[in-house]
Amino acid sequence: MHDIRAIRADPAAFDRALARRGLPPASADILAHDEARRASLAAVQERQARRNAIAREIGRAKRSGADTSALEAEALTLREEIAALEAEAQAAEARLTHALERLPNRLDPEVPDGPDESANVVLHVHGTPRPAEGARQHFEIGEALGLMDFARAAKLSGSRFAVLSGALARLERALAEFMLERHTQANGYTEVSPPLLVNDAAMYGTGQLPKFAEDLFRTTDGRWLVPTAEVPLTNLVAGEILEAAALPMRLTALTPCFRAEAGSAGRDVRGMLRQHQFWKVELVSITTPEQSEAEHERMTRCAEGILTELGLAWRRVFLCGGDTGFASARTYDLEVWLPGQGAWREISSCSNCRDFQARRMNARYRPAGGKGTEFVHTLNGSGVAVGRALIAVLETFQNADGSVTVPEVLRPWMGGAERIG
RNA sequence: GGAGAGGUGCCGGAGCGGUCGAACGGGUCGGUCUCGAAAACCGAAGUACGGGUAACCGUACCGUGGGUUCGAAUCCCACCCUCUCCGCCA
Repeated sequence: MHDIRAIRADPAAFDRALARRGLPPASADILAHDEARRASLAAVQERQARRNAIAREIGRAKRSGADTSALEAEALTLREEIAALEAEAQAAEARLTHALERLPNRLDPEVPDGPDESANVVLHVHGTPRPAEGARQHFEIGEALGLMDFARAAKLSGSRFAVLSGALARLERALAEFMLERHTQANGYTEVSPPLLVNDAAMYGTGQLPKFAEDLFRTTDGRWLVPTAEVPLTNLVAGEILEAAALPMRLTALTPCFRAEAGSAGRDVRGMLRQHQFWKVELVSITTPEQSEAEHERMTRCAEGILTELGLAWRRVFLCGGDTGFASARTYDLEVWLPGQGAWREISSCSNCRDFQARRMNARYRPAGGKGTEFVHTLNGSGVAVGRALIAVLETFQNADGSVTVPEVLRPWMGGAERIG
């Protein structure tokens, strides 16, 4: 959500920021609603003050037995005026909110310009990509091992699901535990086991609603399946006023993620790269505005560390304006090299949302020594997507005989096994 | 799911429909006292919106949303949540 005061102060800057997202100017419309709202609000408050004064006077008069009929008559007309003006104010406020809540966050000035992913900027490459020649794709490897089954998954659930069994099921769990271990023991994150079904308010807070409902699964009782643990973790502080000493808060969670994948029909249909359900270890930080930029770098490095330790080739990509997500001001994607596919594919996305989500969910803190409250900054990043890590491990460490070498860091969770198959 | 009780400020806990943004107690912060501390005493302190350069003024907020009333923390309705008992259940 945007700060209406900032828009008032510099509408042109606001429109320029929208243009970087490829969106038309909106400030004129917004400011018109804002002015209408403030005008009726002032009128309402003026009459409320008068009404309160009259009510007090009637109270006094009644006790002294005086006649109050004239006062009551005036109050009655005031009541009608207030009701009408209040309706106006609410309508204007609703129009204002409707306009504001659909606009994406302002981009950091450093975000590269560009309409889509083709304009993203590669900042850093780590490791040597294994040549694609002769490399098989993860589903070929998994199916040949008899440990990855899409036909049976389709029988149970339809397309975009997978069944893993035996060593692959264990590998998936090993990856997740390895990640959690690093983030909780080395990186200072607190593990959380959150609800996976959340209400409208939570989805609104992180920005999935109202615009992106079609990407979500909804339960019959009106709740939503979380598309990422970012939603429950970030909303943990919704509506709260935190002490500055409590910041930064660093939270991590291993959860399934559910995504409807509407609009991606036909994309990545083979294998388990794009599923309706996948596991992910998420990182969320709640910080002060002063801390958030450094925290963003720190978080990204925590995610990178996982890929490095696994021995995967990865690169950090600075998303351009057109590719940066709705709630984010600045996003780094981590892409892992998939030899089987011969392509870099997203495995993590680390975003600094600044105060955008905090405003939506009204999450604040008390600055040390200062007065009043400020909105916190929220950040989230995958640390990392477990399913895609599994794919990368299979494709990177596949052997000519069809087996897969288990990365050393995972062996403690694999009963010491050095290879699968 | 059924029956009952309840949701008030940082916490506990009052609150005949009018003088309640809210008694009282605790905690917190500042001060007095003290070599220092404790105790005691005095004082301060909610959040948001609107107006104003500012001091400040106004409005709203006692789970949420409606309603009754000249006036609602207080009355009525719906919903949400918590607790107790019963049923069901991993």
